[in-house]
Amino acid sequence: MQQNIINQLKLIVDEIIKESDFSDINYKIRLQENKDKEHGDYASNIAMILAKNLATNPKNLAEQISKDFPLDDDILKVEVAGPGFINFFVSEATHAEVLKKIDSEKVKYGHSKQKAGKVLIEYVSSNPTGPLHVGHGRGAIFGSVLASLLTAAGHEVDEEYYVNDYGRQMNILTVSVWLRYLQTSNKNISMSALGYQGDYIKLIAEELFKKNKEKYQLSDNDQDNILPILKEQQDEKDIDTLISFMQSILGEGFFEIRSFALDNMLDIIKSDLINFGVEHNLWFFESSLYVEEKGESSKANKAISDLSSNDFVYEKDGAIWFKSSELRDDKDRVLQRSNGDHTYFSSDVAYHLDKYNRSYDRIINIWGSDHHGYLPRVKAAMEASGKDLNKLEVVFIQFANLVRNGEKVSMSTRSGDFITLSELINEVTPEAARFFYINRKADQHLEFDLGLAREQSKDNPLYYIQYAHARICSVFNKVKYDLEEDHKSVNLSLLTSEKEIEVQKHLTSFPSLIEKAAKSNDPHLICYYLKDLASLFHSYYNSEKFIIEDDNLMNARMFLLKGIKQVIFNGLEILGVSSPEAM
RNA sequence: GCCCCGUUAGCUCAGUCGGAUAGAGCGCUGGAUUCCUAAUCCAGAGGCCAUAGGUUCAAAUCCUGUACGGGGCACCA
Repeated sequence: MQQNIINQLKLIVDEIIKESDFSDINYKIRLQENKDKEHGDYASNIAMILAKNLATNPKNLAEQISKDFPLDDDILKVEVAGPGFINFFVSEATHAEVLKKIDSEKVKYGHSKQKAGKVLIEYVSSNPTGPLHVGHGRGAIFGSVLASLLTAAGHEVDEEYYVNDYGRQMNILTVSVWLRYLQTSNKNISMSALGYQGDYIKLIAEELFKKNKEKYQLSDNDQDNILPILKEQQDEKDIDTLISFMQSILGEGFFEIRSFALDNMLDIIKSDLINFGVEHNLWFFESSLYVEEKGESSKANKAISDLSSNDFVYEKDGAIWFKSSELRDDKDRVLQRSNGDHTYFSSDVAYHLDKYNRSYDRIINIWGSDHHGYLPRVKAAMEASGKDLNKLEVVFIQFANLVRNGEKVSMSTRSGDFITLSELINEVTPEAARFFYINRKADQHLEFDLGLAREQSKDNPLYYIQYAHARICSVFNKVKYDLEEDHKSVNLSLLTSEKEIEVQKHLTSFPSLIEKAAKSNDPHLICYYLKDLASLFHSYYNSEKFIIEDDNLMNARMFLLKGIKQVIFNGLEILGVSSPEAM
């Protein structure tokens, strides 16, 4: 219906422009839904936009357009109002079209039929040196909901986790596991104050011992050497001494333990994510950027030579620098340190080039908002390599504060006083956590009220929505309504009450809501849409009886409820939340 | 110092490709259940959309300045 009006308007406006002294006027017609029904169902502001171009005033132009607008059984009245709005009044029957559409498209209603290109979403990508904590939760949910949202919008989506398995922190993880391993049989060994302290390290060490028994134990002589090193663990560089020592006595064993620790850490992270309903289909390892195959140089080195062939690289103080300051960054950045090590940034340049080379139409990074200062240098590197910056989108996720009993839960990673994601899920249920994390705009601070998320009451918006679905199912149960049956004979022209029309209009807007949310990476809009839909339903439910004598009217209302139920289901599906049949 | 994000009802927040009278939930006041799930609904009170300018027929929405709050400015990852 809306599209019909837009098409018709376009015909008329084109004609007016053709007859005028002006040409080459670019315009786009948008139809807005009116809040106030005094103004009709839809309105167009096209006359106000074009008045100036056509050297006339908006009211006259609006009159001219509306005078030519053909009326029929669906479009009952067109009138000019206010400063030059053109208001359209459509027949009640047209609103019911959407119910048939929903009924035929089912779970696909709201999904785009057009292909919208390939997208890569990289998210979470937390260092594999500890379990996920609540700080990662918001990004995890955001990424996974955005993935299903974009899928609904017609994109082909890959979800990727970038594993930092190359740098120094992996060595610290390795040495931490080893010390815990030694402790199982050697009381003299103490944990380094600079290592990872969490209990998960002990669990990995126990596994290591089960699998390999005494393989990595110390000789008496080694023990005499390690004790003084362990005593002296205060400065950052002290743990490097320990790492070197471990490498010198274990040789290949060091790498065996490292890879064992990494595999175990990833298992922990993956299982936390899966419990949360988050699943990546791609895992990209930073270390793969440093593999040299068949005499070819590594991707990391290729990245540097890419930049330097475009004259964006120079050497200073023994290090290799990227001239990012020439491309809107604050200063130049080091790619390779004077000791020969690549920086994290260097990996990231190579990683992003790799993403580009995999030919996606959109490359989306989900980053914590504390990384926003990092974006200019990455963009600079891509620009210097001749990549299209429009393809790269970064969504910054603000921190979430946990609130329990009205008080902020204090957290600091340093003291180890953080709440892990699995603890959160134990406290509130994965679904509640998903909903509360996604219920706010990403770049806004969020207060996550643990008590509320756990509460099964009207205060909890998730239950409010799910309850609407369950209520509909309950009505269907009572009347033994057959959802599978073909309801072709239903007479939808009976749905004429104010509330019935309002809810049908809301159902009609679902596809454009999906499209809009997908375009701007704003999955939270779905939450608000569903709350509104649930609210319209509950209000309707309280104002009408559904199980009534009049079979025709009852069937029409059942068909409407069926549509509402389907859209709630489709919306919650994107959020990764269930639609219970009974509560 | 420089850069990013924010500031909307008592609280938590939507709304920002400019549109007619700025919304929701909570909280507050009052009401609805012999009847399909009251985990619900209905009504009321509550706003200089931080602030000062600018652009426009039209600004919470776009531009500039200011104040306040959060974050970021490594040969760390």
